[in-house]
Amino acid sequence: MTVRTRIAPSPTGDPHVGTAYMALFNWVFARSQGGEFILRIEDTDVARSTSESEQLILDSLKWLSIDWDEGPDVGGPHGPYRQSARKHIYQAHAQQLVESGHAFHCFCSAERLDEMRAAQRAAGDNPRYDGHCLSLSADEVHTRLGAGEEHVIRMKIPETGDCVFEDALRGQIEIPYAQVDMQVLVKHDGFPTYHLAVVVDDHLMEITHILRGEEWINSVPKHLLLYEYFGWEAPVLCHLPLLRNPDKSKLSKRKHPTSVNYYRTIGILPEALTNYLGMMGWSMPDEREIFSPREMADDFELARIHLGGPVFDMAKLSWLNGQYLRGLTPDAFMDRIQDWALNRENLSKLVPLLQERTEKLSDLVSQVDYLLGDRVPLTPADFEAGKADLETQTLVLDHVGREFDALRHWERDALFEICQQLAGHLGLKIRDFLFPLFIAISGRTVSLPLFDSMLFLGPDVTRIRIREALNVLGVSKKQAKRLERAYREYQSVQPAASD
RNA sequence: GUCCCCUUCGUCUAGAGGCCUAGGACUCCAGGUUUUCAUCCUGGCAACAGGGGUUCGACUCCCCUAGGGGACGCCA
Repeated sequence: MTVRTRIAPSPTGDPHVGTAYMALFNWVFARSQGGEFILRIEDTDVARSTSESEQLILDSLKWLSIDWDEGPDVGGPHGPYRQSARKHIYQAHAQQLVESGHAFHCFCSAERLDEMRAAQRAAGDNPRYDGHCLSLSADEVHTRLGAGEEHVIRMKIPETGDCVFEDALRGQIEIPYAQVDMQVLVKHDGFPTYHLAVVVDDHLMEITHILRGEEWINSVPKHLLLYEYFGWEAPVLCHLPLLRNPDKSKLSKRKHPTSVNYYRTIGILPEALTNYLGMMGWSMPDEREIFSPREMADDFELARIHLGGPVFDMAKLSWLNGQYLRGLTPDAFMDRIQDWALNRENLSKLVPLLQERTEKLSDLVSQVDYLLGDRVPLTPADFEAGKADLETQTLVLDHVGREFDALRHWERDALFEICQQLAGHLGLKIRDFLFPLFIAISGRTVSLPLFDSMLFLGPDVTRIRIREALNVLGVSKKQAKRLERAYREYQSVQPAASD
C-alpha cells in the first residue's frame, strides 16, 4: 500500500504559517514512507473563498519548496482537486446517506436553531441539534421538498454510547456520542460542509494517513461515522499540536504574524522557515537543529512528535535564519538579496514614489529604509508632535488595527475608506488622524505617502507595525477594555464595511 | 458550562524505570577574540506543575488535583 497524505487548505485569506506547518509534516511523512503528497483546495465556503487566496497558498508552499504529486495545478488521477468542482460528487453521496437512513432533511430556521442553542447553553449543556426534523414524516418531507422549501441535510448520530478510536500519537480516545452534533452535511446552497467533503475526498483520493491539527479531534466521531455509513475503511488519524502565540493560545493574526508572506518580506529564508517549523514538536534523533525537510524525512518517526503546543519564537527563528544566511557563499547571498527585494520588479513599485522627491540618487536609501528594512525603534516621544493627544492617537491606532485585521482585500480604496470613516467618527481632520499611522509605519513624520507605503509593505507587515506602535504607547488592561468597548460602539453605528 | 487534548529551564526540546548531580539550543548575563559592531569561542543563570500510588528504584507507569489549550456554526 502506498502511503498518501494531503494538505487541504481553505483559500479564505493569507497563506497561514499553520498551513505550512501541517503541509511540512504531511510532506515529510509521505516522503519518509516513499509515499505521495496531495494538495486539495477546500473551497466549499463560497462566500469566503477566493482564487487570489488559493494562488497565494500555492505560491507560499512552492516558495518553501514543499511540492505535491497531485493538486489543482498539476492534476492527477483523482481529480478534480478543488472541492467546488466536485459538488455533484458530494450531492450523490449525501443522497445515498439519506436513502440509507443515515441522514435526513432539516428545515429548521436559523432563528429556531439560535434559540435552541441559547436555551441549551443556559441549561449548561453542550449545544446540539435537538432532532426536530427527525420526526417529520416521509410524506411531509416530500411535500416540503417539492415546494422548494429551503433545507439542509444533517447526519444522524447514535443516541448513546461512545465513539472509541485510535490516534496514532495519542492512543485511544473516547468521545460520548451525546457530545456530537447532528452535523449539517449539505448546506442550503447545495454545497457540502467540510465534514462531508473531507471524508468523501479522503476516501476517493485514497488518503491513507491524515495528519492535521488537534483542533479536529472533536470532529473525529462525525468523520468515523460517515466512513461507517458509507462502508469505507477509515485512514490512520494523527493529530498534531497547534502552533501557539506567546501567550499559549492558538496562533492568531491578532496576536502574532501568521502569514507566510510576513516572514518572506522581513527576509526570512524559506529553508530557515521550514527548518524552524520542523523543530516545532519534532526533534532529530541526534538532536541536530539545522536540517532540511529531506533530512527530516530520512529520519522521520511519527512517535518522536512531542504533543505540547509549541510557542512560536521569533528570536529563535531569527537565529536560525542567521545560520543559513552566514552559510551562503557571497554569490548566493547576493542572489538571495535579489530574490527577496532588490529586483527590478520590486523596485519598479518604488520608483513612482521616489523619483519626484529625489535630488540625488543617494537620497534613495534613506527614503526607503523603512520599506525594505525596519524603522528606527519607536518611543512614545515620537508621537508627541501630533496634533491629537496620545490617548486619541492610541485610539486611532487601535481601531485602524482592528479594521485592518478584518480587511480581506488589501486595496488602496479600502484602506482609505476605513481611515476616512474613522476620522469622521472621531471628529478628526484626516491629517491629524493619519499622523500616528505615519509614525507607526515609517517611524518618522516625513515619509513617502502613507497609503502607498502600506500597500507596498502589505497587510502583514503593516498590521504588525501598528501593533508594535500600540505596544510602544503602552496600553493598560483598563485602557484595552475601554478601547474594545469604543470599537464595538463604532462598529454598531457603522454601516457594514464593504470590502 | 459540556466534552476532548496537553503539561521537563522564560522559549524550542532530549529523556521510552536505574546512564539524571536532568543534557542540548534560543534568549539573557559575564569573559575572550575582533580597530567598532556582528560573527566566533569560553563560562554562568534557569525546569521534571502538585499530591498520592506501583516498584528495590520513577522525569519516565497508574490515579487524583491544578494549570494551559482546543471543540461546541448551514467556517474550515
